[in-house]
Amino acid sequence: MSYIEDVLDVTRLIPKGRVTTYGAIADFLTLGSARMVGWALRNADTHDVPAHRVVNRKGELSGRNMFSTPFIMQEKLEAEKINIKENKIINFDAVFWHPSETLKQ
DNA sequence: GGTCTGACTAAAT
DNA sequence: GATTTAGCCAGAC
Repeated sequence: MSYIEDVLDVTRLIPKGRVTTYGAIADFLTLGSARMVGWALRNADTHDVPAHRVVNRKGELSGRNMFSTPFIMQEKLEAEKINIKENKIINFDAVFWHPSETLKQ
């Protein structure tokens, strides 16, 4: 079980209509760095993971460029009632989700 | 095996 | 308050 799978596993647990950040996942898994999360999520497409629900700490869709098209990420989020403006999540604080909120570690 | 890079972040300028 | 620096650590070369 690599840390990559840990990251992907937590990402799968993100509730529909909610998002989380690289830092939150890194903090929950004590990876040591949010960069590890971003790096791990590169492999999301080969692991059937909703990577579009993971954004940076400002609520920006920083990873949109890694999808087939930069618009996929935004459209997927909007389909979950998450409003996007200029690649940033509106009302980010309201939809933010931290792993401990559900996992209660 | 040293260096560079990266879907990041917090702290220091 | 915008920009830069430093820490993070696993791959690619």
